[in-house]
Amino acid sequence: MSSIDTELANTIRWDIIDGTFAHGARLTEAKLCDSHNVSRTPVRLALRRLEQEGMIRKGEGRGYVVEEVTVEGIKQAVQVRGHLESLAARLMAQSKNKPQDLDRMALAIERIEALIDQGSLDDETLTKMHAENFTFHSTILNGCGNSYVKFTCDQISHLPMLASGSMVFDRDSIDGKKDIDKTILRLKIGNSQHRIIYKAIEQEDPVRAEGMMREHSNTMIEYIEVFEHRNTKLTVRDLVSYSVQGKPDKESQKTGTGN
Amino acid sequence: MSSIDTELANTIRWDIIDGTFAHGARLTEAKLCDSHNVSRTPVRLALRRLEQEGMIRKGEGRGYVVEEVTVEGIKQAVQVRGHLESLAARLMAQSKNKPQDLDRMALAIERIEALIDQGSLDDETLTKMHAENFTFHSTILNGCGNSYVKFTCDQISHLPMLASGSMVFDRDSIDGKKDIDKTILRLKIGNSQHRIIYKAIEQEDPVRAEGMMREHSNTMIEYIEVFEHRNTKLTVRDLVSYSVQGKPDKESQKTGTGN
DNA sequence: ACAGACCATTTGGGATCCCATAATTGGTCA
DNA sequence: TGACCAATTATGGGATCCCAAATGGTCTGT
Repeated sequence: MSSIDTELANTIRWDIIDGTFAHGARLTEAKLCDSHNVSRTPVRLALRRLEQEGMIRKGEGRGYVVEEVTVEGIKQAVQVRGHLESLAARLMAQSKNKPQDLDRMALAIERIEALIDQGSLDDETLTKMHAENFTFHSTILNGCGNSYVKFTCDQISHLPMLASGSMVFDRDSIDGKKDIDKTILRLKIGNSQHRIIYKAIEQEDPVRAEGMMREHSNTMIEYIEVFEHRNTKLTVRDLVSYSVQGKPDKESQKTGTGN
Repeated sequence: MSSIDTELANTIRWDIIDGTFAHGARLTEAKLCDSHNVSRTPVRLALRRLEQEGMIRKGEGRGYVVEEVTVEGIKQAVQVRGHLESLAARLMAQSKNKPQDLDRMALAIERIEALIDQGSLDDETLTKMHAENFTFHSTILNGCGNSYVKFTCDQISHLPMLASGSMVFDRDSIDGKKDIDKTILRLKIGNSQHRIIYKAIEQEDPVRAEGMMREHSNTMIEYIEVFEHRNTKLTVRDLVSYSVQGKPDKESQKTGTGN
């Protein structure tokens, strides 16, 4: 249990993301105090945090207004994150002394492969897969030698699907066992990209590492676009339901990769 | 005049940057209340802001400790920013409907050229040049179509030389009229890079736009390294004194480019 | 003399109060 | 009837108070 203001910020953030607070709605300190039964101090801290995250901004005159969170915005943020990850991959490929990091990445790749080969995509498997994906991506961010890359990524990781290692799945297909082959193929392709990134970094090929990571990031954007194509009224809320790692109440990225 | 907590955050931030608060120093709310004669509410808001900026972090038990701001860290942040700007350049090259933005960029380039051709690098000229440089770079960030690029850049712009359009000069050379030719040459090269970026964007050549912007960003890093080579004990404070736009107490980037 | 427990002081989180000011409403005058 | 001005209210910023938790030092018992 964190402090009240942190919890409050999380609550409000998700109220904004899932549409409880509509775009343009005005937030006043007093209302939030009343509805959450807390005093104004934590409310003010929470609002300040959300303002810095860009979820809300000072309105004209008084009060805050909630910013719009759109599918397009998520895609843009994923693009930014992917671009930063590609920088990390390039830098890591140029760096020396990374055997430990490489080992951890290789292990994550093998474990993901094993999980895919199980053939069943239940929640437990997805959770494990996400953990390994998280390990792979965080290792690169942490091991690239430029700590600002990770810092900057974390700065935007409050948005859905922006946390390190986030994955998007077609839950309809998984739950209904429909098109499961297509989903598994997608996962296999994703992990093969992991292999290429690993190899490029290991062989100190920065251009290939950067390019492959960029491609890998594009995968998520394209997958989101598949959803958009299938459902032209796709909401951010829908998108969240398709992602592994629901409400990230636990700040899992704090632990990092342990190095 | 902003609110007290904003001013306080600015003050503490610069105390950290210029070394008044040493790396690892503990900040307690009570001390800051006492030394700045304010109550704990604004202090807490200021500390929260600085924490999110990464300038300080929660210590082991109680209190905050100041993070180290090093020349190496600045270089890393400049690299991140440059990488994001190269994404912006690529995206803008791919986009349509940007004649206004292109006009503004062309105008900035010509004005910078005119300022360089004056041959004298007094403070007023540098300030004007910085303004044009700011226009050029912000126009790309704002006009690339991905608003998260600009947002993410702004997230790290509290560090010295990270604000949009920041420039680094060899003040020793300027004040003492020594090596002024070398400085002018450097400026001319920088502006020629501007021209190439402009041309690539105008001709919708994303690869060239991205590559040239990356090169343009590297220029600042290399320039910093020139200073490091000349003075092996170069401090962040020294670096700040070499940059145009001292303490950015005025949040000049708020105005943007007007679109 | 050393170890463990206990107490005091420090410190941070939260609640409440006060005040300045922006927004709104109502009234009056042209 | 419409516009302008004043009074009231809503709201946010800052100050102060209270409480819980943690830290450090001391005291006592073995």
